[in-house]
Amino acid sequence: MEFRHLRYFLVLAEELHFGRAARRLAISQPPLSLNIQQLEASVGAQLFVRSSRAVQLTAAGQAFVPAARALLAQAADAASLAKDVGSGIAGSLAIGFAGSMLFSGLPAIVERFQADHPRLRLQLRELSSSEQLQALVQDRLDLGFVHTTRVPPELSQIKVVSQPLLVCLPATHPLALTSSAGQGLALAQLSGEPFAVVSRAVSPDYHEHILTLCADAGFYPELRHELRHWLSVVSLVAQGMGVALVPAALEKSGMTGVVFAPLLQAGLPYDTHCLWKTSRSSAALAAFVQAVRTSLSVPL
Amino acid sequence: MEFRHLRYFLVLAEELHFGRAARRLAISQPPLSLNIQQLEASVGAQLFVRSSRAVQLTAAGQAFVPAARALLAQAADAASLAKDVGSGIAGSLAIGFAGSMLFSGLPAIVERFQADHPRLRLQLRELSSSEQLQALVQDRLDLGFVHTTRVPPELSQIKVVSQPLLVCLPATHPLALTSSAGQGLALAQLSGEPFAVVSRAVSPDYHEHILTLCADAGFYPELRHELRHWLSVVSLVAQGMGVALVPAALEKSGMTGVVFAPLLQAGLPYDTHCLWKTSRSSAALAAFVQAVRTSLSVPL
DNA sequence: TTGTCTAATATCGTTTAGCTATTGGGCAAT
DNA sequence: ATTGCCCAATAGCTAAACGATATTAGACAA
Repeated sequence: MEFRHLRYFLVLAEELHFGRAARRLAISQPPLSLNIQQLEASVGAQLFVRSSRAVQLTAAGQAFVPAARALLAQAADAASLAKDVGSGIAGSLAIGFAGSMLFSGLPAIVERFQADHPRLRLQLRELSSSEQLQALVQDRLDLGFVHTTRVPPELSQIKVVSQPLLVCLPATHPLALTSSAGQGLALAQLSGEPFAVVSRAVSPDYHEHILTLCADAGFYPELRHELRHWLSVVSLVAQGMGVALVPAALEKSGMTGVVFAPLLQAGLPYDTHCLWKTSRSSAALAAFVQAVRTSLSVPL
Repeated sequence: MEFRHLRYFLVLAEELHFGRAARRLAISQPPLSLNIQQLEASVGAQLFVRSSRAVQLTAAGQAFVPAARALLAQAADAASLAKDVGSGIAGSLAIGFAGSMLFSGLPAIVERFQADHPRLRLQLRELSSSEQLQALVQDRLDLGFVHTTRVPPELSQIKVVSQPLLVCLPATHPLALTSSAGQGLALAQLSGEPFAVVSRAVSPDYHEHILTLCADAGFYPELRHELRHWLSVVSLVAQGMGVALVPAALEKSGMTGVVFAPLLQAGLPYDTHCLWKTSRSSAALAAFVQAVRTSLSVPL
């Protein structure tokens, strides 16, 4: 069975006349007869009853009409889908992100991108930075928003957000009540406080970052609580169980019972990078990277 | 796009190696390369990334894999469906029947036939005899069970049921109470009774039949009530509003309040014919006709 | 019976599908 | 760096297929 057979069959099924059908198909009558015979042979059933006076569909032919139509339509659809996926109009992108990106513009980027690319399915997956790196290398993720500076060489990157770390204190904390909090705190003032941090497994870079900052400030922090998520860290602080150094984005998380204060000596900023495998050259991915770039130059 | 392209594409998408794929396809490597190029050209997107070291699916190619699979499967399904319809295993039959056939074996025939031909959809339509004749000639019906002896010449027929007419009386009717009812009544005893009949439009043959019988018995019946359905006739009799001559099958209708009595001089039997257009040569129809014939020689 | 209409068959030319041989481009081992 | 090897692409050729023209065969109407 060939697509040509199906096209010829459908026209003949409409015209019920070999001569007219052949004319519509811009071929001569004999090859049409032959093609229909071939189709009947490959299907294994007679599709038309021919007399020298009239041509009629058999029951098998009638059953075959919608199937043939569906096949041709589906072939066209398959081709146009593949073409659209090739050109980045359709398809799907698996995008990983560290939880804090929810407060650093990811929703806006995604929403704007979806409006421009309605047929691209975006699958968002909240993952730790290390999980994302692994998934990116293994091609289980198209793109990720990650807190890491150590990046495998096969990945490309854009710095998306660079934010200072803020001190996060319970609203009831003595330091939160002094006027100095509004103007910034010296990190050394936190010496001896119990720290809540995101666990090392989830964000190793953050750990180093904290330890470096504290070492520079002349003390070694007591890392009492380890959480798996930034929001958990803030929640725990809100309940008075410790203090924390958190990315500034968390200020917009809307949690109550906490106070955020800048550091007097701002250390290294806490960066978020957008990463993807360089060798992965899909048009959809390129379009999304472009959207990320645009969102940097044209913020909301 | 040709089916060959799809077959080649799917094997290459599995092997990801032109040489191995070509071997599996029992062709040499160059034509496989060529076919893939042709497919890509007709789709309008690159489906594979070739390096001299590795072959990989592009995003478009990945999207095309399930579509290609579906196309090939659907083509096979379409062919096998058409073949099955051609051989009478699958398809559908529109079957008309006069209401009384519900009590003359139609359910048994249909049930047995369905058990043997589970993929044949039987559409049963209760229609008057004249409606069926029209529908059969116009090809809106494949086969009908009809009370008519006047049959257009292009229809074939089998006599399915030949049943006497019975007198149908209200259970409270004086004639029903006499012992003579059990042994049969003379038609002349009904002279003067109000008759309930099926309307002429629905069953003209029945009308003539009644009038002939009564004329032979020496009276002209008072056709007071005209109903559109045999069950309506019996219901009306059950409510004491008249008497009727009805096919014996109605005795099995299970209606209460009526008494059936044979006629002493049995007139012409009331026949039911199975009709179909002779020129309509579908395997499913032939199988059903065969089932009807079988049900005649092997009754339940 | 003849004339006309229609699908099937016969025969031929052109296109195309596939084969063999070869080229060209990477990666790996030396 | 160089050589060797692997793999896909290209070139050139043969054979099969597809389609065109001419013709035949069958059915209905005049």
